[in-house]
This record gives sequence, structure tokens and C-alpha cells, in this order.
Amino acid sequence: MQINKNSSVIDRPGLEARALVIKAMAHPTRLFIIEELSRGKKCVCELTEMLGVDVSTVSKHLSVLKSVGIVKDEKKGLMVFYTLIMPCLLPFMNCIARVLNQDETTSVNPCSCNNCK
Amino acid sequence: MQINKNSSVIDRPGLEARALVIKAMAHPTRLFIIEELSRGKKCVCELTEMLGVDVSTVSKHLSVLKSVGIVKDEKKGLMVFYTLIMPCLLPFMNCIARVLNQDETTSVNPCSCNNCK
DNA sequence: TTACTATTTGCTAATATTACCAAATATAGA
DNA sequence: TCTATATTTGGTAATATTAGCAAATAGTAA
Repeated sequence: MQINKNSSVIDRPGLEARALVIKAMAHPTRLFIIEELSRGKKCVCELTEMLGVDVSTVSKHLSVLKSVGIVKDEKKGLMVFYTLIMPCLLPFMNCIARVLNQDETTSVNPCSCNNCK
Repeated sequence: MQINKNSSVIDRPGLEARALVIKAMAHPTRLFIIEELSRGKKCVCELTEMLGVDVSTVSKHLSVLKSVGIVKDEKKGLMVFYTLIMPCLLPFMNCIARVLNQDETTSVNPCSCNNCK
């Protein structure tokens, strides 16, 4: 996403930057990666095997996460290990998961997850 | 986004559903709307005036947020008021904002926002 | 009824995202 | 050096998202 793509976009400070971080999370494969990395660092090859998609696809997803500061990478020999460096994403994902598990009433009743109380 | 678009997508339970909620947030205009609604319900016309974009654009952003259960709507006369029903999104957004405000070191150092501690 | 206002919906062009293949790069070991 | 492995990068086709216009819908009031 481009920053300030045109003048009609509201530019409340940090809005576009925050949207970039959230957009980086907004893909099932990248959510999976975030969850896996929350259990500890993993190399690209491990994630690729778990995901069952092309390694170049995994690499690009990781670069999206890295570009917004959600993960960092670290080279060891031939392998590159990725680490989650923004763990505050996890309680948020759990909150969403709890809300979604409330079956059919989810979309009309106020959120009742722990964070929302 | 389609659910289970093909067989190579990992189907850890709830992954796609969570991605849909996060994707609904992943736009500067919708983040703005979420922030504004966190201060209280607002009608489409109020949001439209604040945003300075076409009312149909605002209406469509609101329908994205509604479809995943982030907001609910309520008709009063000619006007439709929207209410935030998933306030647990706010601490998450604050966390991201704090991380982003840590200037140039953000993308290489572990998150140190309150949630991540 | 007609007129007016608020909102939603249908449509379209512009833009962005995605997955994969193929090629490039980087590192290790023989 | 040559070979093999791990990862990234470039390119491309398919798909998805977006904004705004125009038209449709819904509610109010004369």
C-alpha cells in the first residue's frame, strides 16, 4: 500500500503506518507463520514444509512480515531463521478467535472476550 | 477473501476467519472509522464529512466492518448509526502505534509496548 | 402523491495482492 | 574449483480491493 496515495486520504498521524502492520497480518498464511513463530524461531524450510506451498511464496510472506517489524531474520549457515518480535499481536489474535467462537451471535452482540471484558 | 480457496491453504481452525477480521481492519479509512466509533456511535453522514470521501465509499467500508462483526448498525429515521462492538481491537491498535513510534529501531528490536512488556 | 434526504447497491477502471515458476544469490563441503 | 542446498528475487497471470459515479432504496414530511 502506498502512503498518502492521494489527498482525500485522511492523514491522522500513524494511520497509514498502522494499516500497513495490520495488512501484513491479514492473510491466513501469515497468521499461521505468526502463530508458529510465537512458539519459537523457525527456518524458512520448516515453515515451508508445514505450509505445503512453494518456498518462494513463504519467503515473500516472511518479507512482508519483516518489512513492518513483526519478525526479524537471522542467518545460520545456509538457513535463515525468523523470530517473532512483536508478541503483543498474540493476545489480539486470541481476542478475535474468542469472539469468532461465539457462533452465530458474533456479529450482532458486543464482544465479550477477556480483553473487552 | 474466499474461505478455503484451494487445498494448499492451511486450514488450522479459524485461521481464515481470523484473517477476514484482520483484513477488515487493514485499511487506513477503516482504522479511522474504528477509532472514531470507539468514542461513541456515529451516523454515516458524520463519518463521511470527517473523511472527505464519497458517501458510497464510506458505506462500503462500514459494510466490510459489519460483515465481520466489528460494528453493528442501527437505523434512526433517515440516518444509520454505527457502533463498535469489538473494542478489544483498541488495545491492539495502541500496541502497534507504540511500536511504530519507536523510530528507526522499530523493525529490528523486540517490541516493548505495554502488552509485550 | 411528490419532493427531499440518507444510505446502499451496481458498475467500472485503476490498483494491489497472490502463487508459482525460473533464475539469481549465498553458503558449505568435497 | 564444482556441486548441492537454502533462500531470495524477477516476472507473470489470476484474483481481489478500491474509489467514485449513477441509480436504487428507504424514510420523512408537505
